[in-house]
Amino acid sequence: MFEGNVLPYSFYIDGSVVDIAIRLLGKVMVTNINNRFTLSRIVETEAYDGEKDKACHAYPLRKTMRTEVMFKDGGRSYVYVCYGIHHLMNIITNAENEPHAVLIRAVEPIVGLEAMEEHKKKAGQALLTNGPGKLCRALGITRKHNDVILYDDSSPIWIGETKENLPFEVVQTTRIGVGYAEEDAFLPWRFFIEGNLFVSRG
DNA sequence: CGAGCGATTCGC
DNA sequence: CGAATCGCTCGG
Repeated sequence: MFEGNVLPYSFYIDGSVVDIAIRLLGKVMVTNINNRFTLSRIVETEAYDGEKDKACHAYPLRKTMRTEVMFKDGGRSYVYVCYGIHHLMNIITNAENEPHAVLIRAVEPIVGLEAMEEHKKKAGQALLTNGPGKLCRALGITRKHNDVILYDDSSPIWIGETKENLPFEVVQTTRIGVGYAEEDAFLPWRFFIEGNLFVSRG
């Protein structure tokens, strides 16, 4: 289907959640949902740290029904509903009982744009995936896809890397929509590919 | 139980 | 700039 391979379990375990958020840029997300195949490039991420980051749902190591998946070991999805309307997709990182996550804020469609439009029920061209809620809608990701294993290419969602890796510069800024996090709202934990047209407006 | 609040998006 | 809209958390 495409030249590339699934990222191994260790990709999600080694290094800090901030490191992994940066390394996820340029990787590809593959979905096979509702019999629709999509392939897209991750172009924008944010890191969340449940131990020391007030913006994280699991801060301070707060384990609830919703955050339970974050306490499992890395390489899984964490999907939750925001504002009662939008689904947001995260990638859990690091070891068990280290509730860290990377929010996928934007992707660049490569394969399956028609499927994305069908999922979204609205032909919006290039603006289908330039936001965390919009990309979940476009790919068909919902709460049902919480705790999906991402290092298995038979999963409905998995992450891989392609052979040809185009070079890019990483831009680092503060995160979007976390004003409630007091001083942690200023942590520079948002990353995106410089100049990419699919980055969210933020 | 129920009040309060969003890791957003879209339209006016 | 404000509404939409409901799952989740926490307090009573």
